[in-house]
Amino acid sequence: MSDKKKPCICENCEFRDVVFAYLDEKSIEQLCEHKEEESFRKGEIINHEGEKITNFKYLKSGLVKLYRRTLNGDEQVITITRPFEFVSNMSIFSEERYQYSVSALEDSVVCTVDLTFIKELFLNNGHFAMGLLTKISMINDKIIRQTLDIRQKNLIGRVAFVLLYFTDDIYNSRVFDLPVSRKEIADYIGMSTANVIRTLSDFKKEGIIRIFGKTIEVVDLQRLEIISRRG
Amino acid sequence: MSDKKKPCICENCEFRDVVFAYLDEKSIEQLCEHKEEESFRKGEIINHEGEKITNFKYLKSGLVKLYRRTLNGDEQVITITRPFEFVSNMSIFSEERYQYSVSALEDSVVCTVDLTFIKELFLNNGHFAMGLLTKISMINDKIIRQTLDIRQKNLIGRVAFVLLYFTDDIYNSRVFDLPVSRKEIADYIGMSTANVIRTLSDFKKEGIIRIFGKTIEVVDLQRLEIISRRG
DNA sequence: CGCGGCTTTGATGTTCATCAAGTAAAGTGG
DNA sequence: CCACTTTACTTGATGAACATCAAAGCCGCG
Repeated sequence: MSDKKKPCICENCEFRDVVFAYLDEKSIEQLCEHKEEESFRKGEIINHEGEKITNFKYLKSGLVKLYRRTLNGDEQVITITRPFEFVSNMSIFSEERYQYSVSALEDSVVCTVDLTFIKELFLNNGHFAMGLLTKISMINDKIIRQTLDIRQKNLIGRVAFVLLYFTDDIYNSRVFDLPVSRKEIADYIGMSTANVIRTLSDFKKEGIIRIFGKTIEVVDLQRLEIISRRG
Repeated sequence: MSDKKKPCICENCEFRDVVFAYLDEKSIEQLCEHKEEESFRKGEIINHEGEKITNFKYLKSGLVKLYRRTLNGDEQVITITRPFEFVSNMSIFSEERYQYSVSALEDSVVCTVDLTFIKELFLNNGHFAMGLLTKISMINDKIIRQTLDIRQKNLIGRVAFVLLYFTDDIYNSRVFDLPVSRKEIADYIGMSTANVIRTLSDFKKEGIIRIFGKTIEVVDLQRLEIISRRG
């Protein structure tokens, strides 16, 4: 029974500032003991719609999509998001089961903490509770705002919106590899796959973007912004 | 300075079970001192998009709509909701200003509590915090689910959905007075006013509903459900 | 190298918004 | 309370936006 104690790496986790800022050393150590890191390869499912929620999960690295399946069997993509933006499913406190599925668009690392431990923390540490509520509210707000924004746009405005989302929010670069298929974009903005492709082709013809397979280069950012706003 | 103390009516408020279940007598009394009831007539604005959030508000009675104004100047209705479903704006902890406007669709009574007082309660009472988070999560979940549900439907499915929403969720009756204009329905489901009216007329012609001005009677509930699901 | 999935493009039809013109209903001021 | 104004509602006709279908090209993978 010598030195089984793992070093507390949570102490220096970049995620600490996001929701665990107000934990003292002892809590952080306990957190470390209750957590586990899981790796997911591109395409793997992290949470499954309908499954029981037993853990509090957050994304340490990678990229994921939140989605659900409709009665007709097709996918509705709710949002695509990076680390720190995404803290587990949003309904961990209000629902017993996952409302939506989450899958990895890129290789991802997820930190998993026992949910009852998080709930205890929440009950006993007001500042932690406040931080968590704020974070969850922000995530929900962002999803709702995004959905409303998309809804008011027409086809080309929506495609422009998605391209800008990847450029500005996800990759912060005008050149990037699309982490999703054309169909997934269609499922995200609520349009048909064929028309998403057609619009991308149109943008290419007009010199707004360049396409090399999955790689996209935004040439005329301003024009894209105008199209997105007008749409 | 004799007996200025108001009797604590919050003690028996029906709303107590919703978010204030875990407060002891003393806190309830304090709550009572920090709260104020406001009445709003049909059509009046309760919260204004962009205004600073200084109070925690919840609906005691009436009916309200949550909406925002797009850049083009038209309205997007986010949700329509009854008491107990609606606890202030959802972003009281994550935002400094209201993201959306709220207005009364029927005469409504709103209970207003100083926000800093609520924050103190939140920090010092874990169970209250948990209850509040759960409630806020539920509201957000409902909005997101509703938006996704509407998005996947076509025009007639959406109109059927709205009618069912009023029948089942809002009025719990197959006969009800529409609390919104045709245009507001259109802004809610993201369609043109003319087509909403047309669809209602079609439903009438097919004997699914009866219309007397603002009064609607759902005759064939089953059929409406089928249309809503298919849509 | 051949198979299956993703992508692309064109042709076609449906769905839906827009426009216009008219009717009903609801305020408003004398 | 009535004439007047305004706002909401209704219906038809038209065209634009978008989905669907089909066929062909591309690419990765066994």
